[in-house]
Parts: sequence; C-alpha cells; structure tokens
Amino acid sequence: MENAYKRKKQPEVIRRALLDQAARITLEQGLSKVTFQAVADAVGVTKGGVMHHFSTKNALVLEVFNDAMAKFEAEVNTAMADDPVKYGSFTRAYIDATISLGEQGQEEYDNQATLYVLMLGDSELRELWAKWANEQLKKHAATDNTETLCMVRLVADGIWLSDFSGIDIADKQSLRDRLIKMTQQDFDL
Amino acid sequence: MENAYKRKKQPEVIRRALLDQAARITLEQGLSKVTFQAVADAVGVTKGGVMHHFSTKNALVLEVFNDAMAKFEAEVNTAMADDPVKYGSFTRAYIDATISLGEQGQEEYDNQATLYVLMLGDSELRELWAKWANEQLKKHAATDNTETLCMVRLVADGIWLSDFSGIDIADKQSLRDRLIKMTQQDFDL
DNA sequence: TATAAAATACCGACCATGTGGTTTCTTTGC
DNA sequence: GCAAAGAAACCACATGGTCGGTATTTTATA
Repeated sequence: MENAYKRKKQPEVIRRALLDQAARITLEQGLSKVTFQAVADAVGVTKGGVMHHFSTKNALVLEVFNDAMAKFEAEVNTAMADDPVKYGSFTRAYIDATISLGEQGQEEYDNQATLYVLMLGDSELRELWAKWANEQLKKHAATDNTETLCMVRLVADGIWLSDFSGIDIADKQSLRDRLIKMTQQDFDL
Repeated sequence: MENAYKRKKQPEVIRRALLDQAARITLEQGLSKVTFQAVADAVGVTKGGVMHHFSTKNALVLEVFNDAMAKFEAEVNTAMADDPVKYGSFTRAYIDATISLGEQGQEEYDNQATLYVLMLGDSELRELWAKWANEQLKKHAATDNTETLCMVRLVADGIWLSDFSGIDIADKQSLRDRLIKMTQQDFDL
C-alpha cells in the first residue's frame, strides 16, 4: 500500500469491492459493524476513499441494499425466463432464489440474507423493501396470486429464516420438491 | 426528575421497566439504538442506574432476549395446555404465538418480533436461539414431527416476516384457518 | 495533436460526538 | 450500621464526518 497515490485508479472496481465487502460484513458481523473504517480496511483503502464513493453511511448501506435487491430481482427474472410454464413461475423462481440447497459453506454471497438482515435492522430499508415486494406481487398477480402460491413463498421465507438462524430442517430437499409440486396448476383441485 | 434520590426504591419495578423499554427501543429503532442513555431516559433513570442492574450492554441485551424467549415459551405452553388434541398441538400453539391477527396498532409488545430482530442482528444470540429452538423441536417431536407440521410452522415464520416488513398478505385470517386445518391428524391422508 | 485546465480518485490528519464503562458519592431500607 | 439502589461526574475510544492535499484521468482548447 506504499505509493497509494500512484496506484492506477479504477473507481468502478473499488466501488464494487466496497459494496461487496460491506455486504459481507453485514452478513458476518451485523449492520453495526459496517463502519467506514472496517469497509476501508477490508478493501485496502482509506476511510477517506470510502467516503469519496459513498458520502454518508446511510448512503453506503442504501446502495448495498439496492444492489442486493437488484441481484435478487435479476435472479428471479432469469429463472422465470427459463420456466416454460407460466402458472406459478414467479413462485418457483422465488423458491430457488431464496432457498440455498448447496451444502458447502457459502456458495457465494447470499443476497437474500443481506437483504433481510439489512431490512430487519433498519426501518427505512424495511419500507423500501415492502414497497418493492408489494410491487413485485402486483406485477406477477396474473400468474401467482392464489393463496397456495402465497403460502409456498411464505414457506420459502420461513426456510430462509431457519437456515440463517441455524435451526435444523429435517429434509430440506424433500420439502423443496413438495413446494415445487404445490406450484403446479392442478394442485388445488 | 428532581428528588431522584428520595424516590422510593423499587428495584424490581425498575428492572422490569428497563427490560421493557429496551425491548421497545429494539423493536422501534433497532438494536444499535439500544444504548444505556436511551434506555435510561425512557425509564426516567440515569445511565448509572441502568448499569447497576445490567453491568454491560451485552448483559442487558442478553436479558432482554432471554426475557422474550421465556415469554414466548410460556405463551406456547399455556396454549398447548388448553388444546385437547395432542397431535399438532405445539404447531397450533406456535401459530397463535407467532401470527398476530389483532388489527389495531400493537395489542402489546411483540415478543416474537423482539426475538427475531435481536437474533438476526447478533450472531451470538442467533446461536442461543438455534439451540433453544432445536431443543423445543426435539421436545415436541412425538406430536409435531411430520413434514407437514414443520411446513406449517415455516409458513407462520414467513407470515411474521411479511407482517413485520409491511408486505401485504391477502387474507391472513383465511390463511391461518387453513394452517390450523393442516395440523389435523388426518390432513396428510 | 500537444497541452493546459478541470474534474476525479484517493489519502491522511483532524474534529465533535456518543458510546460503553469506571468511580465516587448520596440516599434508602433493613 | 451496612448493603443495595441509584445519581453524577468523569474517562478512553470508536465512529461519522470535514477538510485540504496529491496524484491521475478526462476534457477543452489552441
């Protein structure tokens, strides 16, 4: 970190790294540990450097949150695009974006977890989340508005909550398959 | 707050008030706003007074958490005692302890919410919670161990999450009734 | 195209404030 | 009298934020 001034400047790379590290710290240590200093150290930059990209802490956290929301939305959208069946496609995509079946440590940063941890810890973010989520629901009302589908998504949320807090779920794979079955059009008949 | 020294001493009352106010602040403003000063102000006592009861902040938060867990457990136990049917009784009690159907503002402080917000914001509490929850599951394994019952409880968690974050649920009452039906012994047949 | 100027990226020292925690003291209650 | 309840005045430190500086990149201009 010697000639830090002379280092090649790559603002986009730094900015991405700042967001990623802030998200990681949020997930691993909680929102209160996301300080300018901690994020700066994690990326290898000074506090001033962080503040150049995100002028205030709220701004930083907000960007992390928006970033995670965007990733989540993208994940859902691509999953929906790959689904040949319309009915319940949003709910199926939601299941796969929310439930992590990968057994090893962390297959990658968990967007959903970042989203939830941030939102549950900050009432402003919570409002943003509610607004966004309600819009999503309305957007997919045509294909995913039945009570059963709603319930399936709620189970997915519950599974995330259990997973994150370390509560055992007997057979997650079997449960997931059951949820998927419940998104079939003829399930309620 | 003038003659504070002369006020009648009632440590138990103060202690209760400290726990309640700390829980309220947690819920309304998040864990980071739970400071000695804030809790002291809310109760009408000085910081030193708070620290006499809870020597460290972790101790205070831990007590709030344990208090909320105890309340939750008590709520579940009394509900189970009132239930004439054994099968699924834990799950039914869990539903009622978790889902608030009361439409007006806050019928009282929401233990479940306090529990979840604390635990999601602190990894140590999360471990405590996981340990406790897994014990509960084992304790009621005889009557509430089927996949369907597990799923029902996960829906309840999901409903709490949606409620807390302000996401609309079409007909919560109907959904609750459906969940209760799913706890009947003949449901899976 | 060369170069001056403006804007950007980032550093590093600084400040004010709030926090958790310590200590000392006064009052109450047994 | 003595232990507990609580007040009140401290302290050290981390944090969010400001500011001025320096190097690099981009843009304007001749």
